Amino acid sequence: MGELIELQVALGESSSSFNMEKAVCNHGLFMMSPNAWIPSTKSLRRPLRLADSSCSVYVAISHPAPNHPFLVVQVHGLENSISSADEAVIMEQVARMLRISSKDERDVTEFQILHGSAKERGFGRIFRSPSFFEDAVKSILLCNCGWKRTLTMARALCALQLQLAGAHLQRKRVASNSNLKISTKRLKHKKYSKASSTSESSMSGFDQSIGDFPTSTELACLDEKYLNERCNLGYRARCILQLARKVENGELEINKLEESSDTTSYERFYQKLMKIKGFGPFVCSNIMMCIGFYERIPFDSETIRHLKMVHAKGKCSRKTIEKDIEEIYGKYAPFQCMAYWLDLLDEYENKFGKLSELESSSYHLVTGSLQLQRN
DNA sequence: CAGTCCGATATGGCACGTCG
DNA sequence: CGACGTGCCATATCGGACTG
Repeated sequence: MGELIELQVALGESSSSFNMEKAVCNHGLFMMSPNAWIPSTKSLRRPLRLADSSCSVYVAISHPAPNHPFLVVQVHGLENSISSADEAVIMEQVARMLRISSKDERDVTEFQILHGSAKERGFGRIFRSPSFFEDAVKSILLCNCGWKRTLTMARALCALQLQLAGAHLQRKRVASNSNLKISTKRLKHKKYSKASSTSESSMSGFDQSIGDFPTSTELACLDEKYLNERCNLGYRARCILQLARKVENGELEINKLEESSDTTSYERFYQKLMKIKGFGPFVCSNIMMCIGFYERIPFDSETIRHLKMVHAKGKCSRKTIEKDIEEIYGKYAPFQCMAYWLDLLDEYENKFGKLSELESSSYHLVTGSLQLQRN
């Protein structure tokens, strides 16, 4: 079994306002594989990529105490050292998920000035994925289906990744006979392969049978039919492959954008996304929100239902929704998404209690819809 | 802007069986 | 006998995106 390495992620200016639970459990994304929220320890567990992005390691992220200046990231399965490149990549992913950056800090502060109760509730860091690609794919998974199926598809993609990674490492090992350099990879491979069939995987409380979320590189070369059959994605398989190939070809200059704060470049990016087949206003707005552009609310049937039930917009429909949204959330510009998500979160938590305390087995029930699932 | 797409899921109806 | 419960099937509904 590999050693446990602890990294620290400095919160800097965010340390006084940061709340682990609030930073994670505020959006459906935290319920989707491979994310796993552990209520008892208020920690987030999942695999993250190493500098060699074909390899992942399991991490547990937690905040030791309120006002503590660092997050603690336990890295499992490496030998007792970690390269500085790996360290940097892991910290970058943690910071992306939890929105620890000066831009995010600025957004949170500005939004909370506009929205008093958001400040009281410590809301403002909408949880996201360690990578743009994962956010984008998960946005597609939300479409044309219920929440339960979304969760199933995300799980299936992670299971597929586990297999792909296993096969990839095997090829790598065969290719390089000098096995001196790849000790950490071999160790990780040991953990990945069939770890679930033996009982010791429960040792550290990790479910290591879950793979990482696939990267664009891992998906781009797959056959559409195969991907669909493996993960039951329906028409989404094609959209996801298109996206993966665009990312691989460098057609979406996402890295530049996330650093920029120029509104017109965000708009251009939105238009670019809209040109991809299967990417409509909902998906693209959702992706934009993840990137940090909060002006376009990803509205869907759930939004209409929400406005009807909570905002007494009895006549709200597809036709009126944009006007209604502007009426209700326009005053929070340019952070309309945040206000909307806080509203939805309130509604869900009134119904289900704190999401951070919910059993993962009932995640699939979390929806505002009137239809009750029967088990 | 209305109609279409698609698979999954919810719903309604029916036959059949069991129990009090 | 009626009141239920169960299993199955056909049908209806759903929901963003696409089409024209």
